[in-house]
Amino acid sequence: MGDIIDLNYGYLFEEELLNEIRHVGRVKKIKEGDKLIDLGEPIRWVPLILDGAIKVLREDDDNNELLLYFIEQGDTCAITITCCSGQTKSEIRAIAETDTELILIPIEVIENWMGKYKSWRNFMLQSYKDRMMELLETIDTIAFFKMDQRLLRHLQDKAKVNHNDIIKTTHQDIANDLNTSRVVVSRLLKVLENNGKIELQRNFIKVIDL
DNA sequence: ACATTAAGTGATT
DNA sequence: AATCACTTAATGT
Repeated sequence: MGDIIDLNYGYLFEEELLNEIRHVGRVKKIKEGDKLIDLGEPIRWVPLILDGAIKVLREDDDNNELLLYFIEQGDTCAITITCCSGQTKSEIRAIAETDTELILIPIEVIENWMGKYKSWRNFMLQSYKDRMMELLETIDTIAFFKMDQRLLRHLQDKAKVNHNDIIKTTHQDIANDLNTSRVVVSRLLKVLENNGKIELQRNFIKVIDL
């Protein structure tokens, strides 16, 4: 276990902190599609992603989902950090986008580490900033972009987190992520295919040139 | 062979 | 851009 942590975080954290992580952290492997946490569930830990990617969603009263952003390897979910003090509940749903390996750090030690290790503090602040930027980008695309541009960005994100030109998904899934209808997604994808950007198949999309 | 699920399409709002 | 209604195609049992 030490090796995987070293590989992803060794250059970031001092040896003492790495040891603490090894000591209190729990390594967990989750499969694609597995739920990490759901709306309203109490937050007990902060995840450090070792490998894979997590998608973070929001949901409205009518069960309409909206994708906020992806968390990739070497990253953490900074929104959880704000919830550390006090018994707060999750405002989001997190689902494994791909098979993912991560370390769970109990929230009890997080605050302690913030004061104790400068590297940890910087990591948390940086991650918070990254997450905030991604959120702003998402807001921008929703507010100012049309559906075709939102779809394009979504496909680019998907291809990126999967490190693969084959995006395993259905039109319906995409529609859910973007909170639109399947018909709209199908039609826009068709346009992209006609423009030679992608290739459509049942249950997956092959990226040609985005 | 039949049922189920994914995707394509015209028409309407 | 969303919804409806219907078709076609792929896949599972």
